[in-house]
Formats: sequence, C-alpha cells, structure tokens
Amino acid sequence: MQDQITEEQKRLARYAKAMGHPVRMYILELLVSQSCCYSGDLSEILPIAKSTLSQHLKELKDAGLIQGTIERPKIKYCLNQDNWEQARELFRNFLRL
Amino acid sequence: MQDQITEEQKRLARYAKAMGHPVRMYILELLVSQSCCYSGDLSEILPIAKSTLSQHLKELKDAGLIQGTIERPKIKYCLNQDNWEQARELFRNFLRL
DNA sequence: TTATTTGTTCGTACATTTGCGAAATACGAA
DNA sequence: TTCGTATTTCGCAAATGTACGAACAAATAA
Repeated sequence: MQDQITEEQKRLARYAKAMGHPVRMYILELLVSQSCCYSGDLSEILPIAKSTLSQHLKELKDAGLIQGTIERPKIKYCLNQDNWEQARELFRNFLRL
Repeated sequence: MQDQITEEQKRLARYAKAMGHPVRMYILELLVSQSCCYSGDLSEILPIAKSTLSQHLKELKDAGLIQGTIERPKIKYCLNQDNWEQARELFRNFLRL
C-alpha cells in the first residue's frame, strides 16, 4: 500500500498549516492588503511577545509564504510572490473557485 | 492593547488548521470530487491505522468541514455544505480569487 | 566607547498533535 | 446469545507548537 497522497496535496497542506494560526492569518492578510510591513509595527499591534512574533514570522518564512529583507535598522516583510501565487492556484483548484 | 484579530481571521485560521495535514487534505479533496465516502474505504487506501484515521475525521468534523451520517453498518462522510461554503468564501476573499 | 534600537536565539514550561494497538461500542446476522 | 463488521475511544509515547522573558547579536547614534 503506497502513498496515495500527491505532492500537491502535501504542498497545500503545508501552506494551510502555516495559515492555521490567528496571528499568522492576521499577518498574511495585512501583507495581502498592503504588500509590506515591518516586524516592529506588528509587535506594537499584536498582543504577543516579540520572541513569539519572531517565531510566527519564521514559520511563515519556512513555509515559503513570506520573505524578509533587511532595511536597517528594521526588517521589511513581504509575501513571497512566487509561492503566494502557487498557493493561490492550489487553493483555487482545491476550493473550485 | 486589545485583540486586533477579527473573528473572520480566527475562523479562517481554524479551517486552515484543519486542512493542515496531508491525510486531511486528501480526504477533503476526495469529498470535493465525489461528495461522499466511507471511512472503511479510506482506511483501505490510506497507509495509516484505523484509529489514526478516525482521529483525522474527528478533527475535520470538529472544524465543521465534514459531517458523518450513519448508514449501518458504515458511516458515510460528506462535506458540511454550509460550512464548506463559508470556508470557500473566506478563502476566496483572503486569496483575492 | 557606550547606549540604543531591532530582531533572533535560548531555555523553559505547558498544551496539542500524531500515531499505534488494544479494548470498547453498537448493531445486524446466524 | 454469540459472531462478525465498522468504527470510536482509551492509554500511551514521541514529536511539535505556543508562549514568555532573558540573553545575545548587529548596526547605528550619542
């Protein structure tokens, strides 16, 4: 009995998992609506410790959904456009949208 | 500093979390494509123990994405249409589809 | 040099998730 | 009643996730 689960399904699950926390959902929606943000701004808005925020950002980075670029002294976060497009496409298919 | 995270974002995160595992993604895609299935069929296809499968089905049920109806001696699983539509709508908005 | 700003990493604690096999449940059939 | 089928629940172990504050790192400002 070999693996019936496709690579696409695994990829979709990976993206979904990264979206599966309210804080990360908030960050993603912000980035969809305004294309970029700074970690510092987020930590002022969100009721969590900086270290926790940092972990959530790392989770989104590891899933490939966002990327950070250094803009001393801050770090600017944006969607990873390529992967974001892939995620949209995968969800669009899955959800029949 | 109060909660900036909306109920919609929490709901979306909840759905995403339920989708965040390859086995559950597989089950959902199956239900999207064929509307219903039996737990027994799944356990023949998927390389996991029945008890594990049962847990994944419970997770999807708790998230509201699927529902099971008894058809002795089996249980038939289908998408929960209302919530599925809501999830589609939330994702459609989020992903700008 | 020392202080400040911005963000990550470390250590810790606790909760949740994932997985299994064994036992339990529910019910129709023999 | 006893047996067989279909599925869930239990008990357990291991891995992951969430969260915090303290310590650290890197670069600029004073």
